[in-house]
Amino acid sequence: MGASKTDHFTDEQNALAVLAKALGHPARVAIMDYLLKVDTCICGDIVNHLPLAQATVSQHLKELKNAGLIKGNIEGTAICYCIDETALENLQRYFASISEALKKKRTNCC
Amino acid sequence: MGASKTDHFTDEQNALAVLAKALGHPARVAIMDYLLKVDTCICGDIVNHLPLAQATVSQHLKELKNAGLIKGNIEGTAICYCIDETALENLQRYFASISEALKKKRTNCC
DNA sequence: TTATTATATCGTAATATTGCAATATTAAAA
DNA sequence: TTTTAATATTGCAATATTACGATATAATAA
Repeated sequence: MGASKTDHFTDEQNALAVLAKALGHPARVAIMDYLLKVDTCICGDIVNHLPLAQATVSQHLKELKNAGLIKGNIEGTAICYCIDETALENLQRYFASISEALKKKRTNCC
Repeated sequence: MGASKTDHFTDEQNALAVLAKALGHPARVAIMDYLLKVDTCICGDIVNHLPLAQATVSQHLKELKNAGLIKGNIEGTAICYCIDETALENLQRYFASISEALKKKRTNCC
């Protein structure tokens, strides 16, 4: 087959996988970095900023949006994309809690 | 084509994408969760714990290892896998710094 | 209305991922 | 040495991702 059986995992596991997968491509990480750096969350500039065709960037933006990492607002002809803070807070909390758990552990068998 | 042009992005962006991609599958998130929960980082238990064939789990473990998220030690016939704390600290730092940056921003145009 | 501009979608080719059965490997146990 | 147990690798089918040119859409400008 080759399809992943998402129904065998917990909602939390699936949710994290969705976010991580969306960040699992350097172009999408670059888009996030760019949105974070730019003051006005300008839009089509992203295309000029990346070494990819407009169609490809649009596709990456769509995936980030589907994953909930960014949101977009229509502004005339342009569209204003920016980071969805909720998703990033979730990621931050997840890794913070893992780091906490690791510090408490110290089983250190490897 | 379809190949990603990793050379067009920064080392940091590529490094994060590698880690995120490895976590971009619920089975691999479940493996991480399991390794975190279990005291002794026992090994083939992972196979019993997941709804996937042994070969598939082995493949997922390989990917987590290649990404640097886990390490493995040979222990007789078995292999002891456990979380690589360095990678998780990097992830934690990355998302913590993004959250910080977002708090300072408050441009809130979307 | 007719450009023009910004973005999205479609179609398609190349490649990567996922999953598993079968088989190989490797180390301890008999 | 032979068996057994644990894990890895191979081969392969199904599916997903990535990328881009071409085209569609939608809103402003002329």
